[in-house]
Amino acid sequence: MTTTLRRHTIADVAKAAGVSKTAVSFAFNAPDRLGTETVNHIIDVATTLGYRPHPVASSLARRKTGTLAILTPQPLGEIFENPYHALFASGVATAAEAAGYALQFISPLKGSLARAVERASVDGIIAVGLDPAHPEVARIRRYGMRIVLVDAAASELAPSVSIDDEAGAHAAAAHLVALGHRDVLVLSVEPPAGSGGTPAAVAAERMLGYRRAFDEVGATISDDQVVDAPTTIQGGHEAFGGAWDDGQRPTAVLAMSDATAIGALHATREYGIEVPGDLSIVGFDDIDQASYTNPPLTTIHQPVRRKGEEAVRLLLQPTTDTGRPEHPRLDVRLVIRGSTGPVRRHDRRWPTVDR
Amino acid sequence: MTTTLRRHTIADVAKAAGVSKTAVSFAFNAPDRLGTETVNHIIDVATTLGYRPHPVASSLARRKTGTLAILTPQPLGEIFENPYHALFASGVATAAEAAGYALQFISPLKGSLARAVERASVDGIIAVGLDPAHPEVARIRRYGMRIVLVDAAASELAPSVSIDDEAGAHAAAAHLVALGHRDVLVLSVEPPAGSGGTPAAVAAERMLGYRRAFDEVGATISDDQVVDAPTTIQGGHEAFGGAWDDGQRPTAVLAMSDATAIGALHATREYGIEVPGDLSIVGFDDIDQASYTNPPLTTIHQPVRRKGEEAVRLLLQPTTDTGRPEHPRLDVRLVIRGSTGPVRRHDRRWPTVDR
DNA sequence: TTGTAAGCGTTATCAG
DNA sequence: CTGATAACGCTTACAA
Repeated sequence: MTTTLRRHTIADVAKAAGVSKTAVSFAFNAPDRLGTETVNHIIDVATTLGYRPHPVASSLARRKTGTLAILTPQPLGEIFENPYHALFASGVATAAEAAGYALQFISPLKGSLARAVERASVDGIIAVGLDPAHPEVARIRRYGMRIVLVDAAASELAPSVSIDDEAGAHAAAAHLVALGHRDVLVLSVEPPAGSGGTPAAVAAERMLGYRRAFDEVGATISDDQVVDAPTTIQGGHEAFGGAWDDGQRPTAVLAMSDATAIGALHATREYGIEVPGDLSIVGFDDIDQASYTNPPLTTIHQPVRRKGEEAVRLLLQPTTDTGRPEHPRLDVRLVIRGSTGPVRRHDRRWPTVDR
Repeated sequence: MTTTLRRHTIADVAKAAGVSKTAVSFAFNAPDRLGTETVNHIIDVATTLGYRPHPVASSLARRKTGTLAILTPQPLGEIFENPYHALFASGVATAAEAAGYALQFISPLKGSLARAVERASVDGIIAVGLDPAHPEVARIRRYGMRIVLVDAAASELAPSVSIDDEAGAHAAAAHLVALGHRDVLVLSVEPPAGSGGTPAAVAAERMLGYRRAFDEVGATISDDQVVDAPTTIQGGHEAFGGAWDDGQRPTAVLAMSDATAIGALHATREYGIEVPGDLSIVGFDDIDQASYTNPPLTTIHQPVRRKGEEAVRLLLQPTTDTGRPEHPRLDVRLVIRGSTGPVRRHDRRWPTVDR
């Protein structure tokens, strides 16, 4: 029979050690304010009693939890399995650990982000892919928690950290254009769930960059050359396959994420398409996997881990009462690997698809 | 100038609504005990005031936090970037979300797991790869938190969920043996940091399984055919390369994780080794990436996501006062893909390594 | 159905 | 250097 014995409290320790509660508290949190003797004695008694300061009570009294959170509008299952998010979380976690903070995740609870936010005992929130105008942003601030936005448009409402999406996309497309490609398929990212189809800020920016590169040589990307896909390998696989089956015959693919790019790469095998001989592919993000594909993926590198660290810095830095929220923008760069090459001069005759 | 205005408390709402604190509390937590009228009124007042019940105060009074944690002895950065752990976390997260729990991560704080555990305000902990005899396990229980062990030996000290490592490993090795392989290189996993070289329970079990399969045909695996490697692609790459450079010429590789198997696979390209023509490789875990390699990886599938869900179930289930802690063991199975084949009859003459 | 009052376990203020 | 005592903000018997 397991007797659930009452946890020892600070009072128990105080009594057992023959001191006041205050002394015990000091022994743990401000040992310098006590005699070395007393401290040792108190700690001894505490450990033999198996006592630890109750973290919740402590948080209440201190008015801080020592925890910060990553908030995402998607369910956590999706987040952890997405290499981009994993990389980002890794950066956040490293910086949080270094600063002595615990890390928690917030995602919709029973479908409601609001409910999840309400119940969160954290000092600050790093929101990924949340629009500054989203009602939760205002609520979080009203609740007195700090917030930093990631992969969102810069705004007065909250600090944010992002990358130069337009420039990155432009570099990707310009690389293709320079290789002679004019006929491209864009694998965009799905608009966020509750947005009614409005593309995420990130997707919009990247589209701008792609278009600018084509404009510069008098070429264009028509709307039916742009298809949305879930940011997964499978999503990219199916999106590319769908476009190909519909009769599209691009000479290159511009994917807004490495995951979809890798998916497209796998799809090419099914169709007997050679990369980069028949088709060039360029991704975005430069996740670890990108250098392990066959051929290795040409992509836009962004410092994902550092993005996470930067977000923590912004969240934890003393309030910049200088006025405006900061909006650091990290650099990106084109990484040319094996999945891109010059466009074929003469059309290859593709096997007819039977549908 | 940002005036940090005091958060509204339950008392404010009570006063503004002209009711008692109790009524406000009920309006949020037990609306049935109040008149519909009153509830609506209170909620109205609360929302216009921007009030939410303070989660920490609430936790203190309720004596539960509504949060559970995944604990790992490794730094979080490593965890998130490891596909196996990511998959596991995904399972845990999904189950936790469904049960209305928030998810937090605990990892050594300033090098000390103990410190991190002390500060954790969670109701329960899922510890991955922690030995039942590890002092933290006892401490966690003494603190009154529940705990479930994952990838650890079964013991009286705590419930656990695991897989049949020995059987899985045996299946992997038997597959190779059946293909005629006798000369194998085992890529084991590094012993945990503070263990003084004692292999993790999981590694020991798997080694047993490998050996049994070889024993069955009168073959053996000598100690120098076993090398440790960090559980990463790079780790596998380097471990295989090191062994090859040392002059080992196995016809097959038994890797204790897909990550190291994939690393070995990449290394083969550098050496001009053909898989599976010259060398067979079999992994362990069956992470998503395993089906996307070239050739696709033969491996042991384990239900990683379900392992996470099962851990949550064990953690949250009403105390089974029937006596002993449960130790569910999930099934594994061999998945034959493209990285394994029959052993070559005649030795290929490997190019001499220049070192 | 609603209100009163006693915890929950710390920390922090302010005398001694 | 040490010790009462008042917060911290909510929940929950117990009463009314």
